[in-house]
Amino acid sequence: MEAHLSKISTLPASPTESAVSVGMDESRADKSPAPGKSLSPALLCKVCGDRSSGKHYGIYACNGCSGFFKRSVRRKLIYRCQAGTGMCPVDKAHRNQCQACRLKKCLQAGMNKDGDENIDVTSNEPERTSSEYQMSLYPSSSLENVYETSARLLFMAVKWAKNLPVILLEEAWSELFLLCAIQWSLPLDSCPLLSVPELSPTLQETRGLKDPEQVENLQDQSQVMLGQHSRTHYPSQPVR
Amino acid sequence: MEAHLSKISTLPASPTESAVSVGMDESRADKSPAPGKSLSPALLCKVCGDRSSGKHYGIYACNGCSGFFKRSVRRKLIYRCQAGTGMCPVDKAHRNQCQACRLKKCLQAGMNKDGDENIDVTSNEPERTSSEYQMSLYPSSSLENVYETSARLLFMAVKWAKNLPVILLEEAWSELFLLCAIQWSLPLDSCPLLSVPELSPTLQETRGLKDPEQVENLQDQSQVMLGQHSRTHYPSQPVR
DNA sequence: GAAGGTCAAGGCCAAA
DNA sequence: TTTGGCCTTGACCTTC
Repeated sequence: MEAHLSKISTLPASPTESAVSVGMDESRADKSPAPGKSLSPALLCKVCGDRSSGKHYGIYACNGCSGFFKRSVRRKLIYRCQAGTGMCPVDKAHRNQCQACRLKKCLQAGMNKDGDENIDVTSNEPERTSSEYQMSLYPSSSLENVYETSARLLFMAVKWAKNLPVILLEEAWSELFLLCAIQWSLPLDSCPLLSVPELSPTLQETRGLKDPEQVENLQDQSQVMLGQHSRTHYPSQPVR
Repeated sequence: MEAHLSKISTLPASPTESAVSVGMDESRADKSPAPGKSLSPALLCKVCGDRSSGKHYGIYACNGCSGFFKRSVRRKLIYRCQAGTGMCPVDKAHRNQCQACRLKKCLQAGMNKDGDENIDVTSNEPERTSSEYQMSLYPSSSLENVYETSARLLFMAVKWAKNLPVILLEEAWSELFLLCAIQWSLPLDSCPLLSVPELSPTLQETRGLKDPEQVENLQDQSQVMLGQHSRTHYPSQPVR
């Protein structure tokens, strides 16, 4: 649960200073996996045979397969076996050659999102199993989660924006941030939404804003919402 | 190994992932809108408000804050608040966003290595501490806090934006920020959520929106939550 | 009962 | 972009 914009926000400067370890006494016996022993089967990745760093998602797996499974599940990826056979070799040397077969083998080896140990997946079609590792992205729906969802939505919006072939609205930055400020102050008062339309004339003048009509529509919507909100919460007050 | 810490960024990771994942066990059916009633203060973590598993290092604390304090003390870590304000919110949802502020709050809440109960650490800002640190991002406590929070958010946004290699998109920035407005206004009122689905067609048409399906899921979820919220808070009203 | 210890889950990011 | 190594976190376990 770390809600983060972090990735987006990587600050160029000074990554060096957030934390300093004082006193170099680290007596930490490095966690190198007891090299003394030859690796028992338990220490081998059940998927590709590479060295396992321990249990992951229910089975002994290497960092690679663990990470691969994690990403696949989280992003609900569905791969396709280019060879068409679904029988590509999945070992340390070849595990990256076919994602479909790698994921298939992960599932067949018993990997599952919940980390349960004895999941029987033997009868499943590889693709059908997707439901199995489907993570519960949006679990319960208590009001509490509204915050989470909000954060998630914001993050997605930002991420989405970042990936767009974009052009800077040079002249709109100030308005933009004013808008931000207004938005963030919303919890205080419902009023601020009103100001979106007020800001808009300036914004719309800016070159590059291709579809003012669209913006207007959005503004209309916000007006409607605002109206609803006002009527609901401030029934006694005149038009705000 | 501590070098890793140096990379922690001010803006914590994605709200989508980090905050959502850690410690978000959804098994708590009890923690709804009225947290004050279900758990007595003694069972709440004095640092982040999460459920406390008992006393740790002198105060009631959750496993997370206990472990965090333990590690910090043992390894003598010194963190730095990337936001520079030293006032990051430390609650269950945000406690992993700023280690510096988390540790600071641990100390101010009275945590100490020896587990003494009444350590006076208030010499700096006795009164502010309690109120200041009870402030969470959204819960509208006092006006003052909302302003502070807004200012902080704006500050963080500016900092973030300054480092974006990116730019605003020509055609969709307005939607993006309206979406932001909607999202951030959630805590006050459920109404705005309604507009997300309405916005979506526009947003989804935009090139570069990689995973409309995911957005739809979020919207669906939002609708569900909205419904619940409405029924809970406005039982007498017709469909909103 | 509250320390300390364990170890997957999940996050970050350099390197491929 | 994807991979995978390494890190922190926190639920659980063991020890004192």
